[in-house]
Amino acid sequence: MNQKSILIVDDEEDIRDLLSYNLKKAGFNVDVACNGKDCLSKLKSNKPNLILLDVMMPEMDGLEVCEQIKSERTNADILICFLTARGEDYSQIAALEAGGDDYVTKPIKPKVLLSRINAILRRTEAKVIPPVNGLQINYEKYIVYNNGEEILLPKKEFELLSLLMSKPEHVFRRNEILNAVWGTDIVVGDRTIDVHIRKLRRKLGDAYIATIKGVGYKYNP
Amino acid sequence: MNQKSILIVDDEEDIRDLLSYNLKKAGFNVDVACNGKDCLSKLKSNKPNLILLDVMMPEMDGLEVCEQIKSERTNADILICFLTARGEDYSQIAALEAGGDDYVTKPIKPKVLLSRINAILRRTEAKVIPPVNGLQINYEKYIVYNNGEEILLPKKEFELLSLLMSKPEHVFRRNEILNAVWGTDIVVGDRTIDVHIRKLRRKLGDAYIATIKGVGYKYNP
DNA sequence: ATTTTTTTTTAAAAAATCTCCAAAAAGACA
DNA sequence: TGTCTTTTTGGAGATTTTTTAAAAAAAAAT
Repeated sequence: MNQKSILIVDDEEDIRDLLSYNLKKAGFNVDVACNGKDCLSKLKSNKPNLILLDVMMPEMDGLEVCEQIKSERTNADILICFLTARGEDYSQIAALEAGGDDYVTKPIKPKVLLSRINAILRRTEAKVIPPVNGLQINYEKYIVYNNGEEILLPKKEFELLSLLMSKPEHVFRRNEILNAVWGTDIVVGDRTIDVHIRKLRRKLGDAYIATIKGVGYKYNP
Repeated sequence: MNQKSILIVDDEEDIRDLLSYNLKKAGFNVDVACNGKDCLSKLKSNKPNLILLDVMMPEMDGLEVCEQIKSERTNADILICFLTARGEDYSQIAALEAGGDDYVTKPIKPKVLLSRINAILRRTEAKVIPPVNGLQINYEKYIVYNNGEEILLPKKEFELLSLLMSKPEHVFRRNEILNAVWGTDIVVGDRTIDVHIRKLRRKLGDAYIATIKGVGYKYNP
């Protein structure tokens, strides 16, 4: 079992220490930050599995920090759990709207916090299961599942497939595809699309992508 | 746009109120029930488009309610979205097996819930489209439906049919057709149109396209 | 009723477009 | 730098679509 990492963000040293102590004892990999700025800069070098984020902090409050974090696509899979003072219940709603995954009210009871954290982490582990049947695309992980089987695609193929799958059954004409995947200012030969389509068909089977001769391609679920 | 109706089933009043408030604000027609029995009885008089169903409820839990609902043939088109408490991930699987269409974990984030609901409703709306009787053309998918049957046409035939169908009963003279489908600067022989018409008639039946001798063709619905 | 014109129907040629292959070019990584 | 992967290219072959040509049928005109 690989160790989960948690980043604690709180302006009060007492709380940081308390949480840090308990979480380390529970086997987590712990890092701390004392304000929003600090938190954001730490994220650049190291992405934790979960962030414990105090709502009430000077300068930048927790909600703002959360929004900044979530605005980065690469941070989409970081879980955020707010620490809120009791009574300020309006903030609970606001906090969750800001993209948080859970919240714990202060004063914090280590036991409660731990079970809460485990619940959150477990939930995301459960989320990994979903691949059902048919084709499923996971933009975050850059992976495609074909009947549950993981398939790794190189960039261009992945983007091409993403495009087609973004509108099932919709016929994308070659031009649209070129613009969307290659961009407007890059010129590539005529065979390029075909070859990528062929590679996709090789890897996924012929059933998913249909060609409309003289027009383009489309994805059938 | 007709208003979609949603039935909220939860034993906690707070949650009923929260959801009710948000969904009404979003333009839905909302009704509430506080337990499974209540829910089932409300269904008899009024079928909503979607039911938000709490899993954890005293007496009859959500899964059981769901099964009862789905056991009625007439309820097959009601969508069910479960509300589950975080962590009880086993229930997620069970919930979907019981015939649910989706689930949302508590605590509920109104924004997330809304986008989820919209996604579910949209999914089924797409399903409702399947063409009725007569001829129907779908430019996006590049497909023609003849009494619901999908028919794939090659480019020129598709464009020719599109043209004719764009003005039912209007007689397009051969020149118009040539200009619209082939363009002004391409010259093709006189028989070309006829042959395409014939192919269309073969695939769709003779009833739809009438010829006006010496003038052109027209489409009759 | 016969001729003329126009359309339908077939079959086959021609053209267009895609698939497939193999290899070159470009890019990533150590 | 050299190796490995990804991306792009160009051409041969295959397939499909489009067009042509010619005969048969239908409608209109004389």
